[in-house]
Amino acid sequence: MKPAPTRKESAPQQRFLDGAADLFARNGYHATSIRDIARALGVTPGAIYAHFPSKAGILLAVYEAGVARITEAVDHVMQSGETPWIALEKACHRHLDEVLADNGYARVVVRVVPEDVAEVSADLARLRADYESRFRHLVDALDLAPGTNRTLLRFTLLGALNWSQVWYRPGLTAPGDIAGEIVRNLKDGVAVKGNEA
Amino acid sequence: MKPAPTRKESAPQQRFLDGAADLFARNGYHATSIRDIARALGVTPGAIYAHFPSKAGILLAVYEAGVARITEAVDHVMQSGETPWIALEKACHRHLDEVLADNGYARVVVRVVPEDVAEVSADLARLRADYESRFRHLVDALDLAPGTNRTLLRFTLLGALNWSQVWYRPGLTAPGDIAGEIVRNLKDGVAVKGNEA
DNA sequence: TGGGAAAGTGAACGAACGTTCATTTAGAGG
DNA sequence: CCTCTAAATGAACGTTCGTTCACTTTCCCA
Repeated sequence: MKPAPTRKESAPQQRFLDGAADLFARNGYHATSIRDIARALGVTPGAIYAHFPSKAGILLAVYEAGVARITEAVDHVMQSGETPWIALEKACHRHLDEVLADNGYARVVVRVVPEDVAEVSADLARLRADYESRFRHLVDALDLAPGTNRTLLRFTLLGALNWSQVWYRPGLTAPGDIAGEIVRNLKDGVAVKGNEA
Repeated sequence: MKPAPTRKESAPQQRFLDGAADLFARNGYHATSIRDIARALGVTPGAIYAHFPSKAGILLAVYEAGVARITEAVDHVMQSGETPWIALEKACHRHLDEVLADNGYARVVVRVVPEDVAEVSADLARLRADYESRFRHLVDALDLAPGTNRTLLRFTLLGALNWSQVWYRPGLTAPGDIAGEIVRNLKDGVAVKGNEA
């Protein structure tokens, strides 16, 4: 049988993960100490080690949850049978919603690059590749002008979307509108139309 | 008279800055210790404090040098009287050359966000704004389709360019070609042409 | 030849780091 | 009621951190 999540309804481990994700997202991995996380949760540092094996282990758990959130949101769009451009736009919309969300999970995935934490860098890289592969498929399905470098297009898109974490402040344009305009700009171009080819 | 940089020809302070820039770029600010920097230079930690007031002071000096490099390269393009689109493309080319250069200066500017280091965050933010203002002017000079959000276009461009630091590996397409294609994609769009407006 | 500033040493400081562990707390089930 | 277990404590460990400082080395210039 399973360990049975009775007691309340689910492990308090979730609360620890939420707090760690928030701090990792706001201050970065190396600038966040175990004591910082414990303090934010009103708990002593030792309590954390009842649920996680190490600081890097916490990051890995946050990363897994973050990638799960993003891929889940994007996958939901991909199997809805839209046209390639509509699918891409909706996926970017969802991606940006996650990256700019209050909770830190997706923000950590964007902010902490795998090489930053040697102990789990291979795992983090695998998780990243997992979620970026969705965008590879989305871009591959597009009907593009001949000679377009699809790999570069994918990186352009991800870069433009993820960079929003640096400048975006709540109250500005909604994430969905931003994603839509980025995709539209890349699809149709921003130059004045009329006198070309 | 000036303090006269006799002795050799220039301060060894430069060597310290180079080493610090390299480590900050590769490992990040918080993951780099003063002892790491000293070891990379074959020197004891104390030696560093003969030239810099603190670890944050080193970062600030690296940041200043990094922003100086980028702005210098971009400014050189801006006063050459090209058409707005050519000017933007050349500026992006130079920007990417710096961001992907072997030396760590520009990489630090892209990687370390001002809020990461509270003691100098105001200075770092000012330096960043300084260099981003060049791109504001470059984008403002463009002839764009009506309704285009120029601020978002600027962030899209900077995000796409700066994200290259995450995925670029030497030996792939040259930085200049990457910058050129990113700008062209945003200018003309990547969709197949023919059946619109 | 000798004085002096710049450059670097090496040891030490207090603080903060990740982590461990014997012990206490608290709630659910037989 | 009493036990069993998960959860958390709180003190401690060894290490590393940023930083200081009295002292030595180096070498230009008068």
